[in-house]
Amino acid sequence: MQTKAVEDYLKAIYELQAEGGKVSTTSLSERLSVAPASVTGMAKKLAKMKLVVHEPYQGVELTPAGEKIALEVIRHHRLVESYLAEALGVPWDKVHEEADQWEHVLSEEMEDLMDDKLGYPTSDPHGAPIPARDGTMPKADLRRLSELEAGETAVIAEVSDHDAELLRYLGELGIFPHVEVRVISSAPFEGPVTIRINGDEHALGREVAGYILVGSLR
Amino acid sequence: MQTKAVEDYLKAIYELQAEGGKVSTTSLSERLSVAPASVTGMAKKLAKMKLVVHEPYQGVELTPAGEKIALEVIRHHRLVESYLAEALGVPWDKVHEEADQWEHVLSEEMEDLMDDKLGYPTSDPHGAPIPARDGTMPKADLRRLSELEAGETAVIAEVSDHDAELLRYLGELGIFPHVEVRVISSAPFEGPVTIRINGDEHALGREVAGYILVGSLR
DNA sequence: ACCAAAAATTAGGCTTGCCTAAATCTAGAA
DNA sequence: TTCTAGATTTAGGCAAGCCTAATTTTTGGT
Ligand SMILES: [Mn+2]
Ligand SMILES: [Mn+2]
Ligand SMILES: [Mn+2]
Ligand SMILES: [Mn+2]
Repeated sequence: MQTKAVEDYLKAIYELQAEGGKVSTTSLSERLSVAPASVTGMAKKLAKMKLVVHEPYQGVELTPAGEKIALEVIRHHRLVESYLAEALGVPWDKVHEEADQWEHVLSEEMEDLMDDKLGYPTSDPHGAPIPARDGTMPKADLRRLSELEAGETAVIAEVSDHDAELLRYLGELGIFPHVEVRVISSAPFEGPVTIRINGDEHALGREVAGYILVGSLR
Repeated sequence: MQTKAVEDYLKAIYELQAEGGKVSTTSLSERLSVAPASVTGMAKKLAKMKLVVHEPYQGVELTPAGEKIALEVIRHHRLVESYLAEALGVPWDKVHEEADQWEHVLSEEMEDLMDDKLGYPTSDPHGAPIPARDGTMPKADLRRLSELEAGETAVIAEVSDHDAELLRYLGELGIFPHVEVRVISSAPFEGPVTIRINGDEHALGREVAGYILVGSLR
């Protein structure tokens, strides 16, 4: 059994890797709110444990063993988020913080019981895919809402859960997974994206729109 | 926010205190599976934090502040046990181990949600009282089953949850809180206690009978 | 009252993870 | 190609908790 710190590092490395290749010391340092020197220390330790490959000055990359653990932690996290939302009615902007703690103490038995109770969900309340029990991660083909052209219609697939306040705001606008959106206009020079959702129009900042992933209709 | 270790020590001190006055270094050392020297170290630390009074060579005693924290942890533990049993169908011999981990990560919000969902229970699956939100611990007047005379009838109130195997055994016999028992005979010289429960008779070792607390009928 | 065994504390160390400050490496601009 | 700013690592430390071995205190039996 790994420590909470090891699990958090592996999870962060997995997520950063998914957002683009090699993972730098700085990016991990920021993600985990820890000094860069601390990251170097842990990188060496994880390398010795064969959970990452650490090329000094060049970043880290998960080994298959490291990825396996990362996916287990992420599965715990997202199942817990789903369970809290579904069974206890916790609003979607509060589940992440709680799951960040529970993910480390959830036993495999409780994991299975929650999974059963929920009917084997494949995505969490923010639309993020839940890794399967065998460690398979469903991979969807999604675009950022910020990249759509005016006139395009799509379905919200996933919303970044890193910022609770943002989730609360988007929730008020009715921006949830499975909801249909139409881009009315997309201003140039990194300007706002105007969307129509549930019959209402809203203008979103370009950055915010980038946190929303969408899939094709149907 | 206290560390997990501090919470575990305070909880253990509370429980040992409830079983009889001053708490020795050795008793804590055994309860927590930690070397006596480690207990002394923590005792000094807790004393500095004003959570216990530590009289060197004489043991420790909770201060009101320490007791408050202990009761919060115990409330978390017992609510989680109740929730797991009720909502996820976890058998009573498995809930304790899980709750021992969850108790440290449960937020006050989740505590309240579970409490609501359960309908404000006053005792856990083993019959142990759940401290109220205000820190009040219901105190019942109970006797050990091992102390009853032949011919007496009583109601099971509480079963020690320290040994999962024992719980499984007692469960098979139908020994649960709220069930009626009658003592058929109580052998002398620390001999077995024979009881009738649900129409069946069973002989229990004296020590086992001591782990079962009973209350008066009605 | 004494003395030995048991209980508790002190002394010294170890691991995990974190930090700051100093050194070193890398990469992009000139 | 050089140089410097930024990224990274190294060096040295600290706090929490745990351990074993040595020492001190308490206590119960004689
Ligand atoms: Mn975490
Ligand atoms: Mn999520
Ligand atoms: Mn615990
Ligand atoms: Mn219990």
